[in-house]
Amino acid sequence: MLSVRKQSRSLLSASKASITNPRLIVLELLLRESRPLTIDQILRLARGKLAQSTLYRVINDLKAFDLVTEFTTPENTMVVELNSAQGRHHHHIFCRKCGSITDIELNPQLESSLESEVKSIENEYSFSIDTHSLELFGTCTSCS
Amino acid sequence: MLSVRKQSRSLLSASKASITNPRLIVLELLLRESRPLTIDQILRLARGKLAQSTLYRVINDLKAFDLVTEFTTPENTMVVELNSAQGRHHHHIFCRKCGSITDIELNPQLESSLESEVKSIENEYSFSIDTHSLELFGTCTSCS
DNA sequence: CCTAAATTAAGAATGAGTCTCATTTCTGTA
DNA sequence: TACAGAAATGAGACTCATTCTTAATTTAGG
Repeated sequence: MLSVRKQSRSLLSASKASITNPRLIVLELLLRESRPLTIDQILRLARGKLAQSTLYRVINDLKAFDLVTEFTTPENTMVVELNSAQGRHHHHIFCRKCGSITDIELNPQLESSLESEVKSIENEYSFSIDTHSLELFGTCTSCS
Repeated sequence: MLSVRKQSRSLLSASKASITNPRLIVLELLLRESRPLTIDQILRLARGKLAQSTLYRVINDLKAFDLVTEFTTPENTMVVELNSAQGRHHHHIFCRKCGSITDIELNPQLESSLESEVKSIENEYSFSIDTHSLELFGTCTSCS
């Protein structure tokens, strides 16, 4: 198995992006943790090796290279998630108490009826729709 | 047909809430426009008759009385929507260009399979889920 | 290893939303 | 209708996440 460091390097070079330490740090953390991370979590995990303003910029760069996706929690803080090669379409559950975020996949049948419904909504409401996202809110076991 | 002013008054008194001008202004706007409104839209429509800080507080009050629901756009600005008496469970489409928000209802069959999927996700992921929201993103006709 | 171009770090600036508190408006009672 | 106490308001100070600016550092190609 490739080290996370090497994986991170190849992700960047595959995107023709220059290879810099802050970018590697962020990618390595996301690879190592393999879950969506908030700004705070990344800063804490990076233990001061990363300036906050740099982190925000790096996230935007990585988004532009299509290496990560950004979204926001119900409490409006930014979350970053790696676009892994096998990254399938998925959705999120947010724990209202501890703020943890969990990826979920819908059963494929439901996902495809959802997609055809989206198509018919495009017609009915004259909208051209490019993404949809289903968010679930609740409480995780450790919090309840 | 009741005037929006009278409707607003009875909404407040039915909630045993005191009847004040800022609350009436917000309810009347929501009734008149009958669509979700952002903070900015409300302030603009109120033409300076409403202090910004008051608006935020009034929204929280109306939420507590269960008269409105609050959510946020993809750009993270607050949106308020009236909980009309016949207010059914619904979802939203956001126009990426002009920021307009449109209510949509899923076909009931899909909505109920969605709900049973949510139940099975509760088990699979050991989460207790209290709400779900489906958001669609795209471009409305007038913007494309 | 050198140099131009890209990137970074630190802190200043921005802006949505919250808070404070002196003033105003409500509401129930007389 | 008038009054007193309670509740709500408005203006601006404040917070805090995110963005911007700029000088200094790092990267990448030759």
